[in-house]
Amino acid sequence: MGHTNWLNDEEMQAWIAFISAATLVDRELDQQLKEDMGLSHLQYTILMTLNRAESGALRMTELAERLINSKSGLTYQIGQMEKAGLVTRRQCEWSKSGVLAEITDEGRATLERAAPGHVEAVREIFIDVLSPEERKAMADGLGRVRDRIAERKQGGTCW
Amino acid sequence: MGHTNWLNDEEMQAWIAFISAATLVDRELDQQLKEDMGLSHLQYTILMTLNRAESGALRMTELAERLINSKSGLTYQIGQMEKAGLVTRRQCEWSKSGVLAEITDEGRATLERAAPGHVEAVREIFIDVLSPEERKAMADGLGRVRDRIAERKQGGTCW
DNA sequence: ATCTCCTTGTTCAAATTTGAACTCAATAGT
DNA sequence: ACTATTGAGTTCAAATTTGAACAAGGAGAT
Repeated sequence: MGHTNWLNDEEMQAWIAFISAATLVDRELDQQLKEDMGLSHLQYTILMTLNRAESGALRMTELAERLINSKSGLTYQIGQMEKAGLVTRRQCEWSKSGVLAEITDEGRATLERAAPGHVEAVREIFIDVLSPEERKAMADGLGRVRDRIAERKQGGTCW
Repeated sequence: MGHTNWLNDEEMQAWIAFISAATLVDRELDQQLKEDMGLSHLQYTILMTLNRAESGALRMTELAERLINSKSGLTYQIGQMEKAGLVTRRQCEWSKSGVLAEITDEGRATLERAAPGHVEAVREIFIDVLSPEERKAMADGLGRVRDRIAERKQGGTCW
């Protein structure tokens, strides 16, 4: 346990770029969606995720895990979106304690209207700014970063 | 203005990996710091930023910009940290309307105690998971992503 | 000096997020 | 069947974040 093993320049640049790009990108998309359609990035992602799921519905926990969101946070957001008519709550067929969040027709319509602008923004601030090689590095490297953290979450017995 | 120009698989993987890694990494560091030292990632970053600045002080606006945080959010956080004795507010010498946030000795001490664990965590979940080439791609590519967004902010005349 | 206009930082209410406590259903053990 | 554990969602209070409105200080023009 010597002293802090500080990041060197090369490492620091990668780290700082990652952290600040992440913050800026998220903020940017949030604004774009909010101005365009009055949706938060989280709400857009919820709609997208539900829309892709077969039958357009997912259990709350499943949804929370995919979105990397706390359970209570999801309860709140689904509540908001239900008020807005974008999703409905439905009881899970095979489990009385389960709840399904389901996208509504209005939800799908909203998503369709929001998608073009959103995807365009994603291209403009992220995809198009990167070379194919860099995109591959993102997919591979950051995919590994994500999986590593996700694993240790359930692994439980860390340390 | 045809229909949505969806991301293809290659693009989607890079995008998803980026977004989810960013969320997970931030969450992870926040937890690590909170458990270890009772600091949020934001608070750690504030201390770090002030510590590096000459004289250990920065103006509120300057600090907010570097941290990519809203002004009011920073006012709040500096308030919290002032209560905790980690920073002080001081009037800017050459401008009566300016306020300097300055790190205290206790702040520096806290930072020193927090740094080893934090840096270790950063290495473990990010740096060490990437190859040197991937880190270069992060620094270059994401650096460009960051700069682009930062530019358009002040550029004002987008489009 | 006076009148604007821009910048600083704060305040305030509202929206969101978090984590712990809680309810009720599902499951395992006896 | 009976009890203890675990799992799913919600509720609640507290912490944080956001954006708009605001007070005050500079800076420039007249």
